[in-house]
Amino acid sequence: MELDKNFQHKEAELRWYAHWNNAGYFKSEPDDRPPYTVVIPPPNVTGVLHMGHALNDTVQDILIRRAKMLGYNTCWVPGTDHASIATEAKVVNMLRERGIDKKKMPRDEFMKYAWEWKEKYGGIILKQLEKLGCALDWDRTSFTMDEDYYAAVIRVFVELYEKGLIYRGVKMINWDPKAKTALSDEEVIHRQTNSKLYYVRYRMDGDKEEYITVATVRPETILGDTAVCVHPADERYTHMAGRYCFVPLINRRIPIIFDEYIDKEFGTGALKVTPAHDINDYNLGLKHNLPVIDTLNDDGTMSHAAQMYEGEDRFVVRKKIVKDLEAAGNLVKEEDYSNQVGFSERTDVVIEPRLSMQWWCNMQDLSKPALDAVMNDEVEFHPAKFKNTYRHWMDNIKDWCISRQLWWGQRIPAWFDEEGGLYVAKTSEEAHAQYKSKKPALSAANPALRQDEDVLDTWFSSWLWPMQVFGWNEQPDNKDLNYYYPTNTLVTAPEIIFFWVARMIMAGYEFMGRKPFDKVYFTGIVRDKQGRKMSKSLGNSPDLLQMIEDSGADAVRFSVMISSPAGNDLLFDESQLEQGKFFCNKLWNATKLVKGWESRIADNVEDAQVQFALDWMDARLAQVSGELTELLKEFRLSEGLKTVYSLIWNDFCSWYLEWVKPAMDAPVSARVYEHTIGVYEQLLQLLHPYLPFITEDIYHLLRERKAGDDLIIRQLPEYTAPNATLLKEGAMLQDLITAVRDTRNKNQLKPKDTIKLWIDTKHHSFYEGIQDILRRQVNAEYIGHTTEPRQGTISIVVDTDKLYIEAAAATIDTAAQKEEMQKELKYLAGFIDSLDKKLGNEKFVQNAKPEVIAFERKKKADAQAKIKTLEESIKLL
RNA sequence: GGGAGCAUAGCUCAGCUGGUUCAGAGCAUCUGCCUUACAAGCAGAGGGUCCGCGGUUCGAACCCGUGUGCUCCCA
Repeated sequence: MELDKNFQHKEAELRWYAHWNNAGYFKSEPDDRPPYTVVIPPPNVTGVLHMGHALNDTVQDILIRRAKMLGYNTCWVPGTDHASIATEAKVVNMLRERGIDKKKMPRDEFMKYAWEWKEKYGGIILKQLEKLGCALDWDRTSFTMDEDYYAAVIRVFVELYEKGLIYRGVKMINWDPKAKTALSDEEVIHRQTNSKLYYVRYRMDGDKEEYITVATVRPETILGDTAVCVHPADERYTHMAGRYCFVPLINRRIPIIFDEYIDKEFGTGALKVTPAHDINDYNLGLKHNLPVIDTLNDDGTMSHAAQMYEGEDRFVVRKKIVKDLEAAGNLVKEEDYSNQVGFSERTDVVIEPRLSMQWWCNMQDLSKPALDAVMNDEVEFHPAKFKNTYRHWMDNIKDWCISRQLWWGQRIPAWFDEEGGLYVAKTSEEAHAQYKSKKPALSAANPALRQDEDVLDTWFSSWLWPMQVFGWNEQPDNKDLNYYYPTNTLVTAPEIIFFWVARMIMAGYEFMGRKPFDKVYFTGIVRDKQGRKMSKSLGNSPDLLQMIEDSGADAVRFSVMISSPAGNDLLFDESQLEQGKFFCNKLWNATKLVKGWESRIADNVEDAQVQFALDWMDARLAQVSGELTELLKEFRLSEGLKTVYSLIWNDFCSWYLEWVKPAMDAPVSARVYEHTIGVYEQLLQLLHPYLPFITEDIYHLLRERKAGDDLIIRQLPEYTAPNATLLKEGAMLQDLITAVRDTRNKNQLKPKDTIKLWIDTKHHSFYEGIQDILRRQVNAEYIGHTTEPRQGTISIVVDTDKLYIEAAAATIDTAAQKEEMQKELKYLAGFIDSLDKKLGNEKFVQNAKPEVIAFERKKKADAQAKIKTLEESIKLL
């Protein structure tokens, strides 16, 4: 069979993904094998696959595929989350484009459109995971708004409410004026921002003209001021005790109050207090009993209460009010100022702190077992450094604002009667029943209840993910949940450690009584060459699907894995993609070479001279396989890939294949051929979790396979411990070859120029075994042994053996040889000096481990032997 | 303001519990090769004050302190 010149990734990817899927290899049902379970961090339905997913999902796929080969019943659950804010924004946009206004639409109708949107676009990202090769159990695909999932969220809300952990209350919240909803603290991103600090004077109430000056970055909030506060020990202001001043422009009379909270050094030491629009001011207001004047509407425009600029946007007003203050003579000065400003994670608009009635979840009790579990490694974090971050957040945990002023999401199961009485229940019927029994008279007269309009935070549903994808709500004691839960490994980005990881652990202990997963593997963040985080807004994320199309999924997987140690950020560089492509090409060419021998298999081929190569390759395979196992256990996936890469490229292709390669058109023995195919299969198997497509493809090219003999499910063999002598001899052979080739190069020998080689050694049996390989690898027409120096040759020393190279085409430069050997001698002398110093040090001999001392002694003996050999050689030059 | 992390070859990074001839990989550079799979390749080579300073130790890229520079998280 003639192979293509190159690996055809597009065709192979489609073919093999369909094959695996149709064969049912991705499916999992509980059985006698141990389970290995991973739940995907559900991507946002509105999203498309980007580099972050490529990294995250490749890691999960590697874990899953490796576990399959180790005999586990693997289950990787796919799904998406409904992303309240983002999806609602998409749907509102879609409606606007159709000329429809959401505000004029009843809730039910909006939801119909929202589902329509979800059905149409919500699955795109999952289809894209197929392109990456992800071995997901598609039959288990879940969505956080599925009917059963919805019910689970409602149940959790009701249960927590009944336990007293969920409550309703007015607090300062983060308001997103674009999405027009409250956000949790985690959804606010603080950024250093260049602002202006305005100094504004307020006229004191009194007969003589007197002012107090405050500094503010948000002058538009002046209209909501209800006090000016100074430090009680600030002598500049002590005379103002008990007095009042006037808010500029609107002349509201407000008190001067005193509080030690004030930083005397900041600005003028006088703080304007706006309880409606700043959390610290709000707390001051509570303490000093100040009125609250809300000067903003929900869309970020000024409210009627502001008395001025009603209906105008807050940032427009900021500019206007500065002018107006200036015109009124109240603006003292303005200066540049850099401060932290909160932005909405989803809409990127500036957050307004705002007093608002919301639903809250008390996290104090929930966090306790979740914190302990991580601190005592019942849930392992990889890398462990994230335990600190986790603990810090958990120690300072605040109540979670879980209500959102949106429609797309789980509607809060709370109903109100006319008097404002509250009924929380799983269903409207139950709520009405409560109402009837609690207030029989009122309910008879006025049976209707009004349900809360708001929905729950998306994370309030996704924190149930590891349990609900296995049907926790319908039947907590079901077969799937019992088998797959707790899941094995959660793979995620450190940025959502609070949003999601922490809350999942809390939910696991609260509702299942058990952790949701054994281990959490935090990947790094994918950055561009300049170190910037890849993001849609920066537009610096390469088009992943285009990359897969152009370079192949395997090359893409290679590129994201080759330099992404756990928890360290990954600077994505095109050169890594190239490395992946080149590697695939290398694999393909090795296949072509080996397959080319198939038609040349013959009986009676003398193959004893390459026996060493076969044995050595087996030993290397066993050795590296062991290393890989250790690396993968510790999640050192990147190191693991490097290790396999080097085994295949260097050991297998550069050494082994060259050692066993038959001469042009010469036959090959069946034994060598079979052995080579067998080794190649095992190499492909080690590599398969990383590069699934090309490995499966080549696996099937190497031999005719029976149905069901696929690499993806092939079980890893047990490797016996490698033979240490063989490994050492292999390294020695490589040293010999490299040394002779180097000498050839330095003496300007062309590859085609042959040489004669004499060896002065004590290790005759070793040379006997490798002589033929050595001869071919250095293009020697003759190899012989000698105990005498050979005249007219180039002499080199490898280990403690002397080699004499005779080459007709070479111009022999004895001086250069001498110089090189002397350089080596000098180095060795220094080396021995340092060893002597060590060995002569009593403390070293007393303290160091015996094997370390023995090793140092051996190093010295080896060096001495080599010096002796070198000295002899120099003498003869 | 509180916390975490990073600094190793021109670039991107490995280097696990301190002890091999340990300073390593890929890319880039240089030399020679269109050699019977692979020029997306082969055979070689060069390249480093392991950020500075101090300490612990028989021994430090690795542990401790400190300085400098950068990144991230939280308030």
